[in-house]
Amino acid sequence: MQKAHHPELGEIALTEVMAALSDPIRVGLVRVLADGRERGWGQLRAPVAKSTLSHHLRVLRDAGLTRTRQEGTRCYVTLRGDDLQARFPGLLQVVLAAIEIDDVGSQVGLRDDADR
Amino acid sequence: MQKAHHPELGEIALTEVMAALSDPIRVGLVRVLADGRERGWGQLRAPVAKSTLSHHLRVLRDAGLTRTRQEGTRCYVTLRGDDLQARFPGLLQVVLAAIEIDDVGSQVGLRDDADR
DNA sequence: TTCGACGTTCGTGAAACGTCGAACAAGCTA
DNA sequence: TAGCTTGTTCGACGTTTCACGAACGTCGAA
Repeated sequence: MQKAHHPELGEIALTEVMAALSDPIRVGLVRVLADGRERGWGQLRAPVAKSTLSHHLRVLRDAGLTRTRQEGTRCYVTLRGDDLQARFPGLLQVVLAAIEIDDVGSQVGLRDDADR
Repeated sequence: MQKAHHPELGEIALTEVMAALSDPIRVGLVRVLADGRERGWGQLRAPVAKSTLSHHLRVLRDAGLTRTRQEGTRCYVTLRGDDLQARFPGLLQVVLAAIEIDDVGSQVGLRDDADR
């Protein structure tokens, strides 16, 4: 496949981050990744077609919220927690707390083999 | 004019708040209102037509970010700082800080008579 | 080499968004 | 009353977003 452009730290734009977090599916993905562990594409369970999931993961990546790593034909995704913290201090934590308060994105989860 | 529906505290949805903050003009409006003071419609200066400004103010209101008060034929708008704090603790402060860091919405300002 | 699994990209359509100007409604002011 | 000001609503337009299935490219396994 190819490039998978990730924005630099300084290129992360607030409005794009907000836009990325304005969709329940994407919020759910962030929620699942909140523990900081890297997850394989296949572990993610969301009520959309795989092309749509790919789209959402791209939006998150383009906004700078996640980092995608490729290994063979598989993809692994992580939250860019440290980068986010460096760019917009406190934002991620507060948003994660708000996600729990509002219970958004609960439709997204992990496959049963939630181990590693 | 009419109703101007404001959501209750518990009705404020995270994804809508995020969506409201995904546009530079609206972020600029929030920035201008960040000091907590009530502002008259006429004090706001933004590079869009008045119908567009009206639209943006409605989005902010519908998302629960601002409160609009009518007095005669004029409108006054305030940030719902306390409500936001009660619903999603810390969110507003962190977002306001992020707005400054990214310098979003600087195209929005106040008329020269910034007094009161 | 053939096959299957994996994820991206493409093509498409429906819906939502941002923008504008024009028309409208409601309240002041002359 | 007539006119002005203020802000909302409406319709139109083009862009973007979200969703899907299908096709494609890449890799590991048989």
